Amino acid sequence: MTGQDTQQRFKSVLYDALNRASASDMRNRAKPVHLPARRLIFGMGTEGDTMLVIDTGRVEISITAEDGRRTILAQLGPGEIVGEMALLDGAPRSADATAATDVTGRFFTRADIAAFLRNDPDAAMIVITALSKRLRTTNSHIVDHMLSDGPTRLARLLMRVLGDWGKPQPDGSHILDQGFSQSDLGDMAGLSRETVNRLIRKWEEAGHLTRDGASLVVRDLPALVQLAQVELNGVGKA
Amino acid sequence: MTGQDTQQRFKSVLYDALNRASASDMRNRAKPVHLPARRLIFGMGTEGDTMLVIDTGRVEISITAEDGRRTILAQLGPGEIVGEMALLDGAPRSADATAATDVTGRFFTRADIAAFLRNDPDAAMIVITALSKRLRTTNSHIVDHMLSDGPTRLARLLMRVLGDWGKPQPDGSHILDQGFSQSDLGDMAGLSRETVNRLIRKWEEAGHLTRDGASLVVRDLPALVQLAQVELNGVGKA
DNA sequence: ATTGTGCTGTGACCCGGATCACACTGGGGT
DNA sequence: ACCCCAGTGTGATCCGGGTCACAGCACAAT
Repeated sequence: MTGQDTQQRFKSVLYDALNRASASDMRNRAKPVHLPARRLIFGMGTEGDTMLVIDTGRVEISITAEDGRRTILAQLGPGEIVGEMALLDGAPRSADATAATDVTGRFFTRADIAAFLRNDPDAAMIVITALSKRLRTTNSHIVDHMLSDGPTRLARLLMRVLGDWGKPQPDGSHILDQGFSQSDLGDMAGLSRETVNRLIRKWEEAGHLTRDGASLVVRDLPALVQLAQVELNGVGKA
Repeated sequence: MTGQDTQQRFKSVLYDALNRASASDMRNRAKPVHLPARRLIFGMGTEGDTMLVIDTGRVEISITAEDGRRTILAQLGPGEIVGEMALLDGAPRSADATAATDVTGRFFTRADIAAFLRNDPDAAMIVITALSKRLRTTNSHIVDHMLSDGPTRLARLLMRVLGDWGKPQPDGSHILDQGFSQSDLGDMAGLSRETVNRLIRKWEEAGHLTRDGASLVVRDLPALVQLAQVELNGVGKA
């Protein structure tokens, strides 16, 4: 819960700021783009001083080791920003960014952002707040991995993904139809595909969720919350 | 390597900025403090809008689960900043901060920092860059944990710790005498105390390092670098 | 001298989850 | 209609490293 609404606020606040900026000369600078699904946006280790603001679609941030094992660090959606780190600190790209679906968005360069920061007095504080929040969620991921077991991590991941991409239904269930494969979920949660499979099947048995083709329907959110042992990352405890 | 010099630069750039600021009215605002070893500086979940700039000593950032299992997120030293996240984004403390040794430093409040950002035109960009770098190292930790095994993680940890607190000797060895216990190392690397012990003993057998009481002397750094499989997190490879 | 208290050293055992090796399914492409 | 390929489903096996249960060992406090 904490994770997801942090994420939520991050999205909107920076998005709004950039839209506000767009009212000025930002719009002319921004270069609109359309990226087909599976296209590599930038690769780890390369230089680059651009960032992408996503309008539609989904972008995946990942790192792949030589042996093929892979970690998905984030799945970013509309209103979110891709590649701002290299832009901000000038270091090489620290991960790969790939279009997970067709993506439309706008590219900004370092010069654009410098102008943005100069023109808007609140801009810097907005960026700082956003980065700070992101750092916070990133830290919580580390703790997750160190202190939680597989099922817990997967349950948490599902809740997070659900918060970002799920479609709440009138009957209280949540539909996830963004085409996340079990391998994807595994790469996000730090589990093997097989383990993800077994866990999901088990939860299906237990009636917490059902599936329909590629989409996944969470029917008993409270049960998942339970499995995610929310007490740990939460703030509300001595 | 990447990790440690990033850290290094982070320290200095923000430190310098604050010292520069001190030249103006910051110095009067800053409240100097002395904290005895083992003192809790702030606890996870509490509210707070202050941050501490360390002048001397070492501060440990950690999270402890209900069951007592613990993760050390960072060990911060002179020139580094503690608790800036809560200050910057207003959310509750996301971890515990404890004085690992006697610590002297200066406390700043949100109002101080707001003034700092207003007075110094470059300040915002400095903070942004610093946060960005920190985000980068944090991300690399996640990947470490997901893709590397125990020995590799410990070797990397040692290199990082050595870079931050080690004392290079004329003969090329590096002394680490900051009183890190094997449990501490374990909590940092995500390993049990026992495993850390066995690994260190093995490396001692192998002649990569020796120990003298509480301090640890790395004699064959290249060997450690080897064990750390630096290729992974490095940038310099296709 | 004696009893802590915290760190280190080591064996025995166990278990979560990775890995391997399959079979099965359902679209797309040609 | 066919193959292909990406994803899914499941058992068998293996192993890194956690946990448990000790035994030393140094140094502080009384």
